Amino acid sequence: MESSDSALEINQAGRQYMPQERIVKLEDIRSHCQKCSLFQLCMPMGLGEGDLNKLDKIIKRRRPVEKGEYLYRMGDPFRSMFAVRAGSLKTFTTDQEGQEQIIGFHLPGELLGLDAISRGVHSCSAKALETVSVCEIPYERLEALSQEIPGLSHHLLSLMSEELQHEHCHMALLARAPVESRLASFLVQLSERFKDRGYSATEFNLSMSRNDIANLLGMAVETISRLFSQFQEQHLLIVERKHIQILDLPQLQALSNRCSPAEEKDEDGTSYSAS
Amino acid sequence: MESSDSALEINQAGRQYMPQERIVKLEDIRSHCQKCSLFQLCMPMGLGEGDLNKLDKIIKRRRPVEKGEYLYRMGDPFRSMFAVRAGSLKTFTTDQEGQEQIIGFHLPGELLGLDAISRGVHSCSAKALETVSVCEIPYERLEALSQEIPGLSHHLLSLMSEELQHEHCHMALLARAPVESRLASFLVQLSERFKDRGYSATEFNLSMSRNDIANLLGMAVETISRLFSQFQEQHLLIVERKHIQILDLPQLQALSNRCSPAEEKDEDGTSYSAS
DNA sequence: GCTATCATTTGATCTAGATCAAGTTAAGTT
DNA sequence: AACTTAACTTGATCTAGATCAAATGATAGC
Repeated sequence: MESSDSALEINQAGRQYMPQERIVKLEDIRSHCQKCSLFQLCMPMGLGEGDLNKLDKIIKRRRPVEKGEYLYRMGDPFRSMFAVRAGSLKTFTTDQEGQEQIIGFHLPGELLGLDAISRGVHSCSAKALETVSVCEIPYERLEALSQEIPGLSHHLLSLMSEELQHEHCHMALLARAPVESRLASFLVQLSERFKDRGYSATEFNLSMSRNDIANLLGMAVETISRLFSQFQEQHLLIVERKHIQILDLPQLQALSNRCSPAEEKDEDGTSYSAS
Repeated sequence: MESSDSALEINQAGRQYMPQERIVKLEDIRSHCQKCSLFQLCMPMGLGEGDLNKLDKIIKRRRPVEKGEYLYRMGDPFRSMFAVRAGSLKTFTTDQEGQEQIIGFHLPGELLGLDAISRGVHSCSAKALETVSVCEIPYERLEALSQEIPGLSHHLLSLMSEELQHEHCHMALLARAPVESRLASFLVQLSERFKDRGYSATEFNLSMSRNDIANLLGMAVETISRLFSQFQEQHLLIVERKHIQILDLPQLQALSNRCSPAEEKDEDGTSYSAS
């Protein structure tokens, strides 16, 4: 068994940035972003050296957010966006009855907080699922910078557009899919995200509780439990507490029956590449 | 009974812009946006005369889209955004089995297509629920323009951010709310949107079918039907086919038990005003 | 106006998944 | 190590809402 949550693979990612290792030479500090292995995920826009430095200058480092602590709360004034460097978080809204609805889980390289722009107030809360290290990006300065760096505001729009698309899929899942498809879809997506980050697509640890998964997928905890057992019986995966090993990814993908475009058969494909 | 769909209030809005009335003097054409009653909804950013003209120049008029026709289809290359001028549309994704999942309905003054930015391809289809008139805004030119008009790209981000927030609410609805709350919420939102457009908040026509409503809310058509009957019996509203008259909006609001912020009790309120 | 087709309503059943109720395991805590 | 507490699993029931099946009302084409 793992010694603790900090053994999660997603935590190992940003270790080079953990505070105790921040005693480095000034020149190194200046190019934080440049050296960040996650940079291609959070700002993949082909910036020149100069632009990179400008961006780097406005980014604030922060002390890590401990498990269970909030990065921000629904209703807090919106000042900054955040990029996850290590660890993971959940974002959720809370209704009048205090019921929380989880919006999503967030892994290293992902940007948080864009949904707060229109109201100037965070519209959901972000809570650490394990110790989390983030870059803070003051929104005012980012917006100013986007006047200087062409492509930056397009990138932000593009990020939000992706988020929108993802939520459309999630809506379809909640509205129509049977429970097996929902969990399968959740696992397949996680798998893809880990893969994108250079980790195993078939073996990982869940940083969120069964309760959180159930909440995200609009079902009861008991159902999640039963499904994990069922999937295991069907030899789709092996689950032991937080640890997941996927045995039959194709079958899970088939189950997840994704709502995404029925992908037209036009093979030029170019239009599908990231902008 | 109304004579036809074209009697829908939302259609009456843009009548001054219908093609047969476009034989106007050149000076008038130049300030289309300026005269558009919906401008405050689609671009509420306090533009100067000059900026307004720049914006106006890139906007293309289009022949109306007839009921049942597509404005764009999932997978189409993304070239333009669209602003609804009159009529209404639905947007939806289609999964491998050809099942459609409705993302939303769109009324005059609303912008469509922003979710296509990241992939350069429309991620959902937009189909007219009745005869629809739109402004087409070529995205490339809009993006170029946003270099010249400060605030434009912020406005776009803000729009997407709103969309994101709305979808968070919708997710909570789909994941947790009982069917009565879902329909109540849908009606309350529609009511608010009509009100924002200067129409009655308590009496309107639905341009979408029961099937479409059911699909959006993740339930069966029969359930929608039963709920309308039930609401009528409870004297919450009077429904006759497409026509809705809301009798007890507060009660519907109570039912809809919105997922939105548990609105902290800080009465300065300023932070909640639109940016 | 007449007929075919489609949308809507209403009623009768059926079931997927929730809820309720114990256990079990894990991970702290003293 | 013994005790708490919380997370998870498993089984038994129950129910909200789906599905099935007509009947009815509207709309469109002829």
